[in-house]
Amino acid sequence: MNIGTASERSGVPAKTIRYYESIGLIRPADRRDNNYRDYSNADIQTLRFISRARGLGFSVKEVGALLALWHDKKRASHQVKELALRHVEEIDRKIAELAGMRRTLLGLTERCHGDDRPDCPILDDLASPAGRG
Amino acid sequence: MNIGTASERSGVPAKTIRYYESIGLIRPADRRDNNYRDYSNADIQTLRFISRARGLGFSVKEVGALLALWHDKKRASHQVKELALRHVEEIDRKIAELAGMRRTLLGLTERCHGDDRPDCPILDDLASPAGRG
DNA sequence: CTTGACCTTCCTAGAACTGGAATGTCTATC
DNA sequence: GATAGACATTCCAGTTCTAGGAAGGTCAAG
Repeated sequence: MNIGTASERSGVPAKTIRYYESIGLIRPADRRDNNYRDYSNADIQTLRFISRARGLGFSVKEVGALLALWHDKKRASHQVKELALRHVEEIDRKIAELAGMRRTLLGLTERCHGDDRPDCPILDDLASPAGRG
Repeated sequence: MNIGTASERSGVPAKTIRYYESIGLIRPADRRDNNYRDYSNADIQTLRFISRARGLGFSVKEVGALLALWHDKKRASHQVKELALRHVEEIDRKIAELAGMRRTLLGLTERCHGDDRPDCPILDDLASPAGRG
């Protein structure tokens, strides 16, 4: 099938499919006589796999590793689990970072009356922050 | 003072200071006879302001807006507050997204025994996901 | 005078795409 | 057979926020 159909069925934009091919995440698609890429149902499965893994926040590089494990029918499940758990830790770090920002920022906005007066603790604090608390 | 000293005192890498200048976030530094950039204490204040705002997750563009508000002594505090609250919402969206990933991923890892056997629900689910629940 | 630390500019890369230009191909219709 | 429109191809540039490095100018110390 053409790339447009493959895109539709996998949910991965045609542009992105070509990009994945260009960086070697997926292997070069077969070509027809007209030089159009030709995809099989198995290719769609792979694209869906990639799409889901990306949706869980794995980097393209990590997805490459997951694909390799997926294709290796003899891999040990702990290899996959370790990759996944490391990724959970990464997510936890990001959440913690965002939560910290949120806390600080919300603290500042609560002290800002938010009316027509120019006085603003948010800017004041960015200019020279008060200690924690 | 030289850019190295400015960098040290503001916590912003010299490279980054030049970049901020190049994109117009800060105005071009004064130059000395030797063409070296020359910074004042006020410049350091500005760089610190930027650094803190970036640390709270504001984009460079948003920081530009904050700087403009900061320099405008007659701004209304609600302008700042709105910007900040919109940013909090953005942070909330990101946290929610990450939390969703975390939940899904942790659910999968819990079902994966993580030993030497090849059987792995994580890969199975990426290949074709079970319904929610 | 040389060494080393600093500064300058300009180019490149990374992450993961997205958009667009210029061009070729297929399909359907008149 | 000409033409229109939807598809496909390649290649180049842009996005965000820097970091790294090359090639070369400047400065202070010994």
